[in-house]
Amino acid sequence: MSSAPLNPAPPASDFIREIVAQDNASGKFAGRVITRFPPEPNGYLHIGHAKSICLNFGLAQENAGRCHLRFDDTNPAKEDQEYVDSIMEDVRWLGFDWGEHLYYASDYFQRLYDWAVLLTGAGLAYVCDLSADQISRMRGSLTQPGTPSPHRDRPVQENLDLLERMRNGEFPDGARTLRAKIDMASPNLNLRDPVMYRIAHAEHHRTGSQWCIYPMYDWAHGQSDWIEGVTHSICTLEFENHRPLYNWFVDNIAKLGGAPANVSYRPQQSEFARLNLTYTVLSKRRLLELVKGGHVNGWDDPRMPTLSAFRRRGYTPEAIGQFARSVGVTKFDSVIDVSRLENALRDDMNRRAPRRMGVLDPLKLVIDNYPEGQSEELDAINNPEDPAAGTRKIPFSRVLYIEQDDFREIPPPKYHRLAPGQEVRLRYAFFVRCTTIVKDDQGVITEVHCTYDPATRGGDSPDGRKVKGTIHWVSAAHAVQAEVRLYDHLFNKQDPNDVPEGQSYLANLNPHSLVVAADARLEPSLKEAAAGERFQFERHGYFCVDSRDSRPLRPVFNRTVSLKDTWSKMEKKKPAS
RNA sequence: UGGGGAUUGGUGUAACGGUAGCACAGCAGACUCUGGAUCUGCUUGUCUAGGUUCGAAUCCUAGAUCCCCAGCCA
Repeated sequence: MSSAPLNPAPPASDFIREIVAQDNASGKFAGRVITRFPPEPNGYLHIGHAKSICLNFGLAQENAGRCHLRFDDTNPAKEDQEYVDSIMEDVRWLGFDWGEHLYYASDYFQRLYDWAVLLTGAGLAYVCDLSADQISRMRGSLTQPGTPSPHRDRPVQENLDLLERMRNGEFPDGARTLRAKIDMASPNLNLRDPVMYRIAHAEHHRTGSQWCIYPMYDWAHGQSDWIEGVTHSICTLEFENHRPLYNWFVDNIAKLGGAPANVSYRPQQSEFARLNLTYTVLSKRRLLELVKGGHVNGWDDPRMPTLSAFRRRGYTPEAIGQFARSVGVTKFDSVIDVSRLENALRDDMNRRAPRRMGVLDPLKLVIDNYPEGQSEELDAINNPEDPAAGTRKIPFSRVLYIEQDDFREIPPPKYHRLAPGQEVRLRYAFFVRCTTIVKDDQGVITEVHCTYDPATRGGDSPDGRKVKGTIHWVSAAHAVQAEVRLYDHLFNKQDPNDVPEGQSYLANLNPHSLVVAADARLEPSLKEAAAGERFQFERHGYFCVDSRDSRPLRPVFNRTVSLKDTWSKMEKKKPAS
């Protein structure tokens, strides 16, 4: 593939970049810009994460700062090393580098515990013996204040003792929690004595059995940012209500003299709207269901919106980055049309992808006046958008394959392709005129016969004769046989979650999201295409060699995205009679 | 219902008291050895009602609608 440089899109400004610029101007963080991307390793990264990754790493790059990769691994029940590995691979694939700044919330377990002791000793946290169910019932409602736990005023010494025993494993899962003592009547439910620690005798993928109490996300997140000196802590809208809690934790720890050394400021959280895409689900829970339920073939099934799936399908990181930048950053909960993403890929690939000819649904074309047993080589341009990509030779002979779609016995109006008596150009080859057709017993066309004009070699007519259509072809004897997988949206509704009461979003699964062209014939140069290599099949779309199922000399291609097809659009609108 | 956010064409996004712009989608046309690419042109918008102002998408007041929060998930 040629390496035509992409114009790096000028990073459009947005409200977060404005905040950073203001902070730089005011000296709020002494000119520092430290961000972080904080995934929980409990699933694969998807296109929505790409938006966050591009924002956080982009901000750091633009401001000569840095961006940390931190795994928020506070819940051992859901997390796994497999996810850690995939997340690092995906972030790198997008082109970002966290350098030495790889962190884990689990690295901070001891410090968090020490801080918990500090707050407890100051009477700002207590051990609560209530069950999850009781806590829930006593939290109150949106309009009713909560009722205090009977253990809320437990003496400090007793709390300290109980906390230590929790940590030492003296109590079973769920028996006790450590809670922050804030305000059971707060209109912000997050401030109604939130749980800081729960007991879970679970094996953690990094700390093993070292701990049997695990910090809640809310108790870990703000301090993790603080410890790392994060200046701008960027997250999604649903955490807006949590900001006062993070600030409460950090401020009180600071007041008690517990601030980390060398950190003189508190991270400032800003919230933006997460990405939503039409015809796509992006919740981790849903994606897990699709995988576990066998609705797709794994996390990297090319129909999935995960980054690993986009990679396998043939998306370039540049296209995804361009898309992520183009959607902007706002607080408005919007839904982006997937065509924007597809468009970003087309844009990128149009400049870079070598062109090839491939017949997905073959129909035999016999050139009656071309000598049997003869063949010749013709020149084809590799990429009309990139002269440096040069040309290649393609073999031509008497028997070819063309696309079923490119022949009609009875052509509809404005059909520019092959039909009885019609003349078309075979791309980079000759003009041919259809003379006769051969049908089998069922009346199915098995062969199309034509004559060619030797004077039009290369595709130009010396007499200036014009032809309406140009179709692609491959030489039957030289073609490589391949499987080509044609992907479409996984769901057939713009909003997959739009289902009648009681029905599952799975009812909106598109049964035609994968159509296999099992007997495609491709030009011979594709025989040795390497896994992951990308091409444009002329008049079809962009394709990528599948890295999982391809075999030597028997490649499998994934269609990344089709070319814009105005003819099929016309036909759909006004079905030909 | 308490609290926190939000609202600009079909979908997104800009305009920071001074001509409502851009992208995608749609429509029409030009060009073309990919019905691709490219290039033209067109349609469609400031949630509502009041107010301030020479002038309001922007400021004020009231209302409407949508999203988030009652996990020992993140």
